[in-house]
Amino acid sequence: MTDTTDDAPWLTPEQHRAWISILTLTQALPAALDAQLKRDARMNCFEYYVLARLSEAPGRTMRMSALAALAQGSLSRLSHAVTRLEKSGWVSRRPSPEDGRHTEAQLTPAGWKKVQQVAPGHVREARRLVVDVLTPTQLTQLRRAARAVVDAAAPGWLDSALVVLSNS
Amino acid sequence: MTDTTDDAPWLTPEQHRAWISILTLTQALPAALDAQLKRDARMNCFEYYVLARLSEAPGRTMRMSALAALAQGSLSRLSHAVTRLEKSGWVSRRPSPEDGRHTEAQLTPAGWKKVQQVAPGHVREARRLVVDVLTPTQLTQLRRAARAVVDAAAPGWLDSALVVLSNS
DNA sequence: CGAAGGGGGTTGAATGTTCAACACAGCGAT
DNA sequence: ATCGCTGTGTTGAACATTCAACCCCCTTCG
Repeated sequence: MTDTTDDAPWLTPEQHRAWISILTLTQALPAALDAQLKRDARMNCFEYYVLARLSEAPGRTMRMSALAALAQGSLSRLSHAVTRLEKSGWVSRRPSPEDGRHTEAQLTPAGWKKVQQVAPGHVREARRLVVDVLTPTQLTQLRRAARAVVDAAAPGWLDSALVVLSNS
Repeated sequence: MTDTTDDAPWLTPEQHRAWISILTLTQALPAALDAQLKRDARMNCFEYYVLARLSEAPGRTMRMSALAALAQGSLSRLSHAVTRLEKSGWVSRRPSPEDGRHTEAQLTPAGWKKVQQVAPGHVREARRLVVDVLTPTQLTQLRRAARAVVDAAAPGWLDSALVVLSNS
């Protein structure tokens, strides 16, 4: 692959190194987060973020579609995930009273307790893997670079994930 | 999650923004790469990297375990993937003549042709999503930050992926 | 030699995600 | 009223990955 394609110019060595490093990041980081959550809480990262987002919502309740946007997954993926979370007793689901087309997912008391239990370990992992291994300057640089890439790959996606920060 | 855990201190707003941006990156970038490859070549990113790594190997042949390390996947994952690639006629598999315990995977002529076809599009996507949206300085910063995170999350992993660069 | 052990690789079951089809509530037009 | 139409959400099948069990070949040691 290195020098076999001359029409579409290949990457310089530095670009290639960067590319590989970034790709490896996108594999290693989610894997590590999933591993920690699976080990300590028997759930995967997506399920945790569903609970976390719900825990921040008013009444700990959200419509499925809004939750899907915030947790960055398809509606189908969310529906399957909520089915599992419902079976664990952490979330309950019911048609919206105002608009029967919508479904509202609500965090149960057990789910709220679970989030509180699990969050510290997750934050600790976030620190251990990212925040603590970078200088504040590096962290900001990384944020800016990540934003640029995300905007190219999935425009608007990051904004829907960052909405929640406006009320913190 | 924002202010519910006081024992394990939560992240500052800037740290939180960075964290979300990075997480979004780890989701959006692989998704975009997979989408491009699926659309243009009917294969996923992992399968493409298997072919690409094979194409760089002497004799376009590698032992399964070495290939797994280079492509950053488990042996089982690789075995399943190679089964699919074999069905497509792009890879062939046979026990190693020297040591019957090993299996050697070899790129077929059709596989070689396929890689040459697909590589330009993949590189183009790498440029479009990453290389072209960052300044050279940002790219280097991103590489360094990614390396630090990967070293924390999966020590040694990045090195095995970068081996190939020594002969370019 | 022959048996035990270890490492490489494969396999099938379980789990999770995607994709396409479907069900259903509300809305708007006739 | 009723007939579509649209958008929300669910479901089951197909697919990919993980996990654990297993097979086989080589090595080593009795």
